[in-house]
Amino acid sequence: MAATPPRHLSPRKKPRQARATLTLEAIFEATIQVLLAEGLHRLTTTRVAERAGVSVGTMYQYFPHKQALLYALNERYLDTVAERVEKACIEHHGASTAEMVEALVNAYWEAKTERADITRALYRSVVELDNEALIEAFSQRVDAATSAMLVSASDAVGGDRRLCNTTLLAVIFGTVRNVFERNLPAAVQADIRCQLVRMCVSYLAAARLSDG
Amino acid sequence: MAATPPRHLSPRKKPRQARATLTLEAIFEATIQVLLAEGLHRLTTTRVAERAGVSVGTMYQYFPHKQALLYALNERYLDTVAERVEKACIEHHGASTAEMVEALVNAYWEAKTERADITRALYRSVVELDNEALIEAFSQRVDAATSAMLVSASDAVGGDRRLCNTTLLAVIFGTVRNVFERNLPAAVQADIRCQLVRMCVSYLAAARLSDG
DNA sequence: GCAATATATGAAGGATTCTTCGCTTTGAGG
DNA sequence: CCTCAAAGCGAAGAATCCTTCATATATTGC
Repeated sequence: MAATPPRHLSPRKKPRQARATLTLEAIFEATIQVLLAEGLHRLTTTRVAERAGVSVGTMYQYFPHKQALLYALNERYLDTVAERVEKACIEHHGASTAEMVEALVNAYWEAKTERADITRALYRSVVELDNEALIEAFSQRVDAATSAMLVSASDAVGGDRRLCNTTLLAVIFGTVRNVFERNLPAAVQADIRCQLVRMCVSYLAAARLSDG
Repeated sequence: MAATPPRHLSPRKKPRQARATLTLEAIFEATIQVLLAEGLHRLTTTRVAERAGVSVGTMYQYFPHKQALLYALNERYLDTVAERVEKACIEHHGASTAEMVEALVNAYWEAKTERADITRALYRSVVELDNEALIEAFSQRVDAATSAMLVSASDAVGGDRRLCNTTLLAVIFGTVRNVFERNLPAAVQADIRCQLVRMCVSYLAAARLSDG
């Protein structure tokens, strides 16, 4: 994802044996659980290790420090989200703009809400983490995928396509996060999601008319 | 704002003399500065006190603990933002939907970007702060203001007004935050802001046609 | 079975941080 | 000027936390 994870944040070594892979997995999972159950300020190397059923020393064999662990966790997460969005985009090449927007919103929304707990945990972990590069890489990856999809639309949009696309993503990403953090009732969430699709669709339609 | 700041987060006492007011102000300002210069994980009672030019003991005379300080800071901040949005809403009663949306986006955007540093600092401080109630109160306050404005529109929108309004706010709040955190170049920010207005306007127009 | 590696352990050092409390200084009212 | 309450001070106790390293165990390749 981020081609060059900043030196100081990159993992110490990769697992070479099977058990090491398991250990790593356990550590990641434990990190999420601690984050959820205790919050960021109680996310302690000791606590994570304990929950993962390993010793602290083991953790430090893979990560030079706590930050690196969180960084890796976010990297993994963003990677799966990006993959799902890319998949949805590819599957809708050549469709109508409306179908594309709906597919995009749904893919992103579902990737985020499917395991809402994790999403929330990671939104929290991100503070104080030098992950701007990570976010940027993610954004560009998704941007590329949606751009490619949109130009292939049967009713392709006119105007400034690049700006259109950037705006679309900023709005979708932002709205999802907002809805998330406010922890609105599921019904309201569903409603907003539906409205968000309509909003994006009408936006693109308007863009087509005025600039196209 | 939040009618009942949770007991454990409410300030210890209010200033009664002039110098105490100054001290409090200095503490708040110092908190922001430390947050900006050092980040959340280095936001220390000692550091804040030092920067404010007071002693740690003094801080604890007003706040029972660090969290309460951050809580109060956010409360103040959200209050000023809400005020500005309310003002803009009132000033545009009776206008056209398009004018309203533009005024709303501008008011919120400017309230956030005018001192972008503070906004960013507070976005960070919020983690690990039990401020859901605060956010909720803010949202409802703004919701009320914008609802009142929109129903007074010369070209009032039909359909589910409540949902429309909630969506609008989720989108605007979310987008602003997203743009913020990605720290995009000013030019791009301006472009997106403009597009956001267009998007909201076309959404409302579409809502008027289909459900009205 | 035997090196050579890869993994895992966890006590302990070193560094911070939060918060308190006994005491001092300042301001307000009479 | 005097007294009381408000405001301010900051060293020190108690609690964590991060990270290392010397040691121990497991795996692999041969």
